[in-house]
Amino acid sequence: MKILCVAEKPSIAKTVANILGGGRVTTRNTDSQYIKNYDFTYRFPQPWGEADVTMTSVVGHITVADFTPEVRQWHSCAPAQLFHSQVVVEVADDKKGVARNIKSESRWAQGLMIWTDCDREGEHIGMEVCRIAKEGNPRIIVKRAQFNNLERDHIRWAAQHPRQIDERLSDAVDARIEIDLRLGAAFTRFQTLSLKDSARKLESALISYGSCQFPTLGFIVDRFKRVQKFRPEQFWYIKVCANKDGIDVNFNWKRGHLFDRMAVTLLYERCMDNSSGDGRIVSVIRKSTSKWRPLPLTTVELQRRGALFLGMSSKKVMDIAESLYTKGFISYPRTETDQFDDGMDLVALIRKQIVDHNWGDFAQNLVNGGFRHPRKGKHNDNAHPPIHPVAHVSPPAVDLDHHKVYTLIARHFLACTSEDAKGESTEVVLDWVGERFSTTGLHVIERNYLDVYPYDRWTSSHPLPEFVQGELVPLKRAVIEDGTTTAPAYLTEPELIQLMDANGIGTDATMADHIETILKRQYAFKVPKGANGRYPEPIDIDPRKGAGGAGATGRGGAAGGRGRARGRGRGGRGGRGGRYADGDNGKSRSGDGQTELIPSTLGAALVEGYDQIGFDKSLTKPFLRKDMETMMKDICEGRKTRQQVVRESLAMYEEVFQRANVQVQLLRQACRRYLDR
DNA sequence: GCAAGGTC
Repeated sequence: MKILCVAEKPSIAKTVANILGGGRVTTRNTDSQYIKNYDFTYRFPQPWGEADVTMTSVVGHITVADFTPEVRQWHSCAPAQLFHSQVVVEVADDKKGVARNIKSESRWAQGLMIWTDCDREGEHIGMEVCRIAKEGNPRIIVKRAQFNNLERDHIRWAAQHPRQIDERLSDAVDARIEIDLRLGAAFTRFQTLSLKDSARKLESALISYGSCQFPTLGFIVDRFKRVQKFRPEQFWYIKVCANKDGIDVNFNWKRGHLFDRMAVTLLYERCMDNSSGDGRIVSVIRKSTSKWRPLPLTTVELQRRGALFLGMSSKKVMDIAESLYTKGFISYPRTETDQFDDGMDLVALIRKQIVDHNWGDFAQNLVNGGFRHPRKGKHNDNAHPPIHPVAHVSPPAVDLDHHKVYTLIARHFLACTSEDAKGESTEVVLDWVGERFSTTGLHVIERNYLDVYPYDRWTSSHPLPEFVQGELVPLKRAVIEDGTTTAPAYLTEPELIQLMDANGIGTDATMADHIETILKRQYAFKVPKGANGRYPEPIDIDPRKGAGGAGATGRGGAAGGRGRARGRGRGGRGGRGGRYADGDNGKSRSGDGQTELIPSTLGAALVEGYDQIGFDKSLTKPFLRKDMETMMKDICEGRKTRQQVVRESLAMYEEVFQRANVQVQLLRQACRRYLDR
């Protein structure tokens, strides 16, 4: 009896083989430089029983879908034809060795056990393996292991409780692949060919379209337009300053600020006319408060925090994380899971950090009893645990950038497993002839996780005097102040990642790639942060004008805020992208290298052109991916067949395509407007 | 010369 087991990636094959083989595993090389075969014996449940096992893996997807050679030539057919022309699935050029290994290993096997990740893409890879194995051995019996992590007991359990492979999940992925291919190729050719002669700069440009890259661009253009459209508004408010025990304390108006000067003046004068010169303390509320330690680290958060704290591009953070993983320093960096499994020995992982010069003492304290089980988030991809360090490393074993990313991951992990920061907050409310004002104070009592996580800030305010409820305090000052709303900032990379995540654009593993794609295609540029209102127009894609450089400030003229806000003049109408869940206000700190994303003339023209063509669902909006998600669920849960879904959605997209084709002059005009000035 | 998704 021989059984072939196939994992999605080499690291899993190795780990599972070691667990099931119990130390008696022999290793064989294969044609593929990445893949090894592991041989051992293992007793499966009936009907297989005791078996000689070969555990191996693939390296992600094995096959690719593409058009037949006749239509691969761009001018061989009209782009619309690509909605109907034949699509063939073949083993990818660089996966021939992988396929050969599966085929030859299955030849003498009675059973095939699929050990790919337990998600849709994993099920699809499992089916790819299945088909190739059957080419080598049509009678092979296929089973599938169900596992969510690599804990020994869990893997042993999975080996004993195989299930059937779920073809519906695989079908859903096939549908996605086909739709993405047809849509992407058809629109890419359409855009590129029909815009070629609308501006000189586009003569040799590749203007790609994709259901992820365009909505990503859409976010950047949306924000840019909000900044462009922004007009500063003046507002007024009352500010009082009370004095107690020789300490001046500013109180903020409960009404915030008003955009009506007369109203503020009336309220103020009514107070002044009736004021005795004192304010009354209405309430003093002391509360214990805490700042929560972060959730276990997911890929999206790693990219977001890497961009925010380290000032690196998300792409770079991911590339470095990938390399740290390959070298064995961190766990698998592509995960959506923000909860650690209860069975995991986290203290053993913490112990490995004790040797570190910077956070070793902190780790030691955790081991000595400071350990707290991490908070549990709401996500679990049932394939990988949160990102965590698995071995200690420090320079010069890795370079500086690698160490920065490793440090973030290690500190984040230690922060997760320690105690929340504890403090006491005080809110004092003051009444001045009927108008209410308040002030708050914070006293940090225990820093706890903050000691190992310098990226978070939480500091005590100036201590407030001991106010007592009901007491009268003299007002040192009561004045009307004014301020101006300031423009929202352009989109930053961490914000963009958050938007993509929230709208289902791309996956954790591909978001950074989509951002890179639209930069590479010159649909958008990175500019140094803090240029509010200095870019009244998109940046020209023509590199001779210094596109993307700090000097490319467009054409003067302040569409954005005239002058800085005075007083507490913040917020206003624009809104700054929202606060982060853990209280971070999104301001750059260590990330001096922080950049903002603004569209190029081409990017702005494309979005404007499609918007003018006027679909209720513009191609630059996130609906595409949401629809895709719905369709895939329909297939997975048996409501629709793959054929049904592909037919329906391609019919819809083809209609969109025809409409764009008919109104292509709107796209052309937008390009001329933006590009040939 | 096209997509997005795995993984290295």
